[in-house]
Amino acid sequence: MEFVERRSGISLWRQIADQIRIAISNGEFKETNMLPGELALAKRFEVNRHTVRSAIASLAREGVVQVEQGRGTFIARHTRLQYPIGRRTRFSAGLAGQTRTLSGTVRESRIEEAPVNVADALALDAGAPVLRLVRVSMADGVPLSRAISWFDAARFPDFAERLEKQRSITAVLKSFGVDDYVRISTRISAHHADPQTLEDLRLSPGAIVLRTEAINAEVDGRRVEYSNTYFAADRIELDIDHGTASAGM
Amino acid sequence: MEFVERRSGISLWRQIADQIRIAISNGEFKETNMLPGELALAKRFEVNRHTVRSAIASLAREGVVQVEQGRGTFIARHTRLQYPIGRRTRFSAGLAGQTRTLSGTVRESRIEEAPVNVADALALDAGAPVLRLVRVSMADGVPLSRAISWFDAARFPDFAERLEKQRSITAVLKSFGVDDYVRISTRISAHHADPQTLEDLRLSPGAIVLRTEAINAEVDGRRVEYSNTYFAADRIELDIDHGTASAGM
DNA sequence: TATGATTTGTACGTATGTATC
DNA sequence: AGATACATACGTACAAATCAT
Repeated sequence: MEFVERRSGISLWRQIADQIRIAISNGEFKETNMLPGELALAKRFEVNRHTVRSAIASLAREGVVQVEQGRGTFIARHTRLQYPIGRRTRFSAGLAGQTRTLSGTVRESRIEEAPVNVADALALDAGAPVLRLVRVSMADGVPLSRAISWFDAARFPDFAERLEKQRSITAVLKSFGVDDYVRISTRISAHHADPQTLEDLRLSPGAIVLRTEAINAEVDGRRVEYSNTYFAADRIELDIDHGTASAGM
Repeated sequence: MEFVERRSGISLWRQIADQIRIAISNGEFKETNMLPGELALAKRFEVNRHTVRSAIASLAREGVVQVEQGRGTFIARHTRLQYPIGRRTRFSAGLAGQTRTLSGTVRESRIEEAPVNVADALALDAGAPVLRLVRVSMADGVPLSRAISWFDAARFPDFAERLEKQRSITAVLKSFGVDDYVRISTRISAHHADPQTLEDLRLSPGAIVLRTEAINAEVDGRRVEYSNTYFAADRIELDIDHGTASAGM
């Protein structure tokens, strides 16, 4: 007996779909790997069976469940990828072993004048030329994240060109003589996805993104990268690395 | 000219409200501290003025904006609280200085048999008696978070009674001889709020919560607390502390 | 003080989507 | 599948409040 709210601007089938999604990710049905019957769900949410059917149909469209006539509704996937965040955060290495394939494509790349927040983060003067890079990552054919990064264009002149030939940001930075860099700041928040992110991550309206706002710097403190990354929240969770028990020794 | 999707299970006014919320938190209107007029917004989202009015009405109910006839619609709050997360995460201390008042109330408190995930986190045997505590925190009269914590009931027998007299978890633990404890693990994810959390945090359906799943332990490694905390995502962001630049020395 | 321009508030009618029975 | 009720969305018109001139 759970609650759905009418006149909330969100249709009942949508609220029920969201709650079933939550229940799945909480592992509620992992013993049988299938949902209860439509009548049982209708009773649980106190709605008509047809409303539950609409909810399940939308989950099936998303690929969260698979419906088989006469047998039941089966859960397709129920675990999130784990993305480790620490002083030594590296995108590909962090997800290694959790996916079969992992790729990244550059969506936009242009030089612009640094807005104040970017200039602050990179310790540049506002208006200084910076490279703005938008990349979308895919794991096993499904979009995972949309990242907007900024780099000092004066220090890394042909960054974009080099990225076409190299595999990763880390490799390109190395070619510029940046042998090592560490995460010095990460802020995490959650939002409804904006329209552009919805499209790039193939999400439907109302979907959630986890946003990380991060600064990477060399060990001497020189700022290297400022990034805003939007992760599809139902596909990933962030695992914070607090360092060793002996306080970083 | 932005996009709203029809027949998506989320009403247009709701999608528009969400997008305006995003725009506000991106600082889009911070020069004037007010929204564009209803007609301008209707043009931007390509909907009727009444649809925009519904969106604004819901934002006004939430306290995000204030409407004044003949003058315009003003933004009430546009910054999120910053909650620092590091090895030494403490709830009250972390938000000190950002709010006028900060309080926490216990919603539930009972002994139960540890489910497997709780037993794992506290390094107990499954089924061992644990204290399950649900607390809701409020900042300046607005709910911030709902936290479910588990403690070893054998080691901390009258924890709940002591908490009624003490101010904080830290104080109660101290009374049990736990002089210090550190965060050894934090996992962060984002979800649609479940019905109970919606109610406790006074959110409307479709609202987002940031979830932190955390383990606190003494410096010798003995587990002290396992917690799942749900933060109202539009009221807070998490600020990860990566330790000192010299790698913890 | 008066007037017009701009902004939000209210009212009516119609069409379509959602949910129940 | 058909009937009913209510929510959502659009269109139009006008009222009320605010502000600049």
